[in-house]
Amino acid sequence: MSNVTRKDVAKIAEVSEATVSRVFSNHHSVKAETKERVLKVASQLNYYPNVLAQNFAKRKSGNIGVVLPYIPSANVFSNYFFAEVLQGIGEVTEKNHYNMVLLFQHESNPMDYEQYFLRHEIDACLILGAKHREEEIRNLEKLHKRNLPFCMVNQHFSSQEFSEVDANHEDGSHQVIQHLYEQGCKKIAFLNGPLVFSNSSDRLAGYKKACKEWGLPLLEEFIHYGDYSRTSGYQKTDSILTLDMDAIYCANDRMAIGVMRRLEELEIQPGKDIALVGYDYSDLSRLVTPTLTSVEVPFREMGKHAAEKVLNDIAHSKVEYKQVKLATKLIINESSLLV
Amino acid sequence: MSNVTRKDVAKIAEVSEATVSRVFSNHHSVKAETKERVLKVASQLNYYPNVLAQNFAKRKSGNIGVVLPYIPSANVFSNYFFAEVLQGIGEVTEKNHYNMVLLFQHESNPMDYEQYFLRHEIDACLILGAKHREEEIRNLEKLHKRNLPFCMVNQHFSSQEFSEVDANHEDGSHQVIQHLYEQGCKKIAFLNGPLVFSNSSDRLAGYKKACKEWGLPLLEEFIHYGDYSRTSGYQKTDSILTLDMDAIYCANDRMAIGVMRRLEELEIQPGKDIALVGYDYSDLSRLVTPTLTSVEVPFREMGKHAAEKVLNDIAHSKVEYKQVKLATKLIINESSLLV
DNA sequence: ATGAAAGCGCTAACAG
DNA sequence: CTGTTAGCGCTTTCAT
Repeated sequence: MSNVTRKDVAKIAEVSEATVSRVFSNHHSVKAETKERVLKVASQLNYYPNVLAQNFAKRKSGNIGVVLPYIPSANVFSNYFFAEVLQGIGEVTEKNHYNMVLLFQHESNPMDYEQYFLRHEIDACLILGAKHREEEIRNLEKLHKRNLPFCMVNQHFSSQEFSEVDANHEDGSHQVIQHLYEQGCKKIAFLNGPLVFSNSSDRLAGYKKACKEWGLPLLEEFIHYGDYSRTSGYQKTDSILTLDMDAIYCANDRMAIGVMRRLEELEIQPGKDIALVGYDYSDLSRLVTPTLTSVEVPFREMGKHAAEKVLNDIAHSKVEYKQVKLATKLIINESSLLV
Repeated sequence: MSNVTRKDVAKIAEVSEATVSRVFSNHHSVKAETKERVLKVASQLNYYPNVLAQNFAKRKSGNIGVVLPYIPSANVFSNYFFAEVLQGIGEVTEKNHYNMVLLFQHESNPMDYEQYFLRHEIDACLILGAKHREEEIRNLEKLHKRNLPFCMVNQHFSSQEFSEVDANHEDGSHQVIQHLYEQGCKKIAFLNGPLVFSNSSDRLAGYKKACKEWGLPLLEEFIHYGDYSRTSGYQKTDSILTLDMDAIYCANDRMAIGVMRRLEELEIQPGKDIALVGYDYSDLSRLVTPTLTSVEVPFREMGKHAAEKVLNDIAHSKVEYKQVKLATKLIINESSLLV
C-alpha cells in the first residue's frame, strides 16, 4: 500500500494540511482556485482521505450494527422478513455512507449491546427478531439509560418504552378473520408463532378480537403454536385436522406452505375443501399452487424507517424517542377463495 | 458516552498504559498478578479498548468488503446464491472478529475497488456476481498489481489469473444431460443465463460436451437465454415449446419455476409430459410441486473458502494466488422423472 | 516483565 | 479564506 497522505498533497499544492482537509470535507469555504489546485494534486498523487484516521478523530465508527438471531443450520438471509428488512436498512445506510454491520446473536449467550458502543465498534444499532425475555430487556435498558441510539424492528415490549418500528399485526390478523368470515368460514383454526415475539401475541389479540366481533367460537384448542418454520407447519397439520374447522390461518407463509404440503399428501385441497391463509405476503406465497392469501407487511419500509431514525439520532447527537406502527394489508389469493 | 480509556485504568491499577494494552492484547507476557489487577480495575471502570484507535494505529479497518450487484426493485438477499454465499462469508468473518461490509455495485457505474483500499475502508474484498467486461477486469487488475487481497466467488475470467473460488458448472451441466438421456430424453432444450457470467458459459460448455457425448442433436435453436429471473423463465417458455423437444434444462431454479408456471397454465405436466431440470438446488426447488430436479452447488462453502483465503492473506501480509473449483451434484426429484 | 515515547492521519478549535 | 496546533487512544519499538 502506497499511503499518500494529506501531508504530501499539502506540500506539493503549497497549502496547509488543514486546507487539504477542507477541500475534501466540502462544508468549508475554500477559494475556488485553491480548491482546484488541491484536487489536481490529489488526483495526481492518487490521494484519498484515510477513513480510519477520520473515524478515529471524529470518534465515530461509521457503522450501524444490525442484530440478527443466529440460527444454526439455517440461513437468515433466506428468510423473507430478514431479507427485506436488511434490504431496507442497506439502502438507507448506503445512501448515507454508513456501513451495515451484522451482529449475530447466538441463542446461548445474549449479547451485551452496550459493549459494542463502548468499544466504538458501532454508532447505533437496530435489533431484529428480539425475544421478549429478561436479559434482552436488561441489555436494551442499558442502551436506553446511556442514551445510545437504537431501534427495534417488528417488535415491541409492552412493558418498556423503547424506540421501535412495528407493523399493525393485530389489524392484519383482524383482516384475515374478517375475510375468512366473509368466505363463509365459521370455525377458524390458528397456527401461531411463539409468543416471545410481540408480533405473535399481537396477531393472537387480533384473532381473538375478530372472532368475538363476528361471533365465531373462540376455543383454546383452535389455537396452535409452531416455530415459524415450514416443518412445524407440516407437523402441526395433523392435529389441527382433528378439529372440526373450515379454515386454517397461519402466522407466516412458511408454516402455511408446510400445511399445504401436508394437506396435499392427504388430498385435501386448500381453496376448495378448506380455506388457508398465510402471513407476510412473501415471494413464496406467489410461488406455490394455489397461490396463498396472505398479509402484506411493509418490512422493507420498516427497515428504512428504523435506519433513518438512528442516523438522525447520530446526526443530531441526541436520541429521539420514537414509535412507529405501519399498516398491514390482506392480499387475497386462491388459497382462501372457497369455490 | 463515558469514554474510559487505558489511561484511567493505568492510573488506578498503577501500571503503565502499555501494560494495560498488553493485558488486553493477550500475546504479551504480563505477570499474572499484574494482569489480574489490571483486569479488575478495567472491569470496575467498565473499560473496553477503543477499536477505532486500535484500527487506526494498526492501519487495519477490520472490514472485508463484499461486492454485490445492486438490482433495483429486487432483493439480493432473497436470491439463493447470494444468501448462501453471504451466510458462508458471515460465519467466517464473525469467527475471526472481522466485519462483513456490503458494497453495492450499481450497474451504471462500476466501482473502483482500489479506492476502498486507499481509503482504508476495507482490508480485503470478495466479488460476487461479477460480469465479464472490460471495466470490471481493469478494476480487478489494479488490485492484482498492487497486491491487494481479493477473491472472486462463482466466477472466473478465462483471460486472467485472479484468485477465485468457483464450482464445476461444466460438470453440473454434464450430469444433467446424462440424467435426462438416461430418462429417455433425446431432444433437450436449454434455457441458459447471460454469458457474461462464466458459470453460464461453463454450463453451456457442459451441455454441448454432453450432447456430443451421447449423440444428441446440438442445435442452436435449442439454446435460449433468460436473465435468471422467474419472469424470464415464464416468458421464454412459449418459444421453447415451439421446438420438437422432450426436456427443458434451466440454468437456475427460478427460471425453472417460471417455466413450470407457464407449463401449468398450458396444462403440460413436468415429470410426465416433459422433463424439467433446474439448477442451484435452492430451497425453492423443494417447495414447488412437483419438486424440482436440480444441481446442488456448495455456495456456502464457496463463501467460506473465499473469506478464509483473504483473511489468510491479511494475516500473513501477503496475497497468495489461489484457484479453487468445488464439485457440483445433481439431485434428482420428481420434475425430471418421466413416468 | 514493564516503562517511556514516537508516531498513526485526521478533526476541531482558534487565530489571523 | 487560510494557517497553526492540540489532541484522539491506541501500537510499536526501544530501553531498562
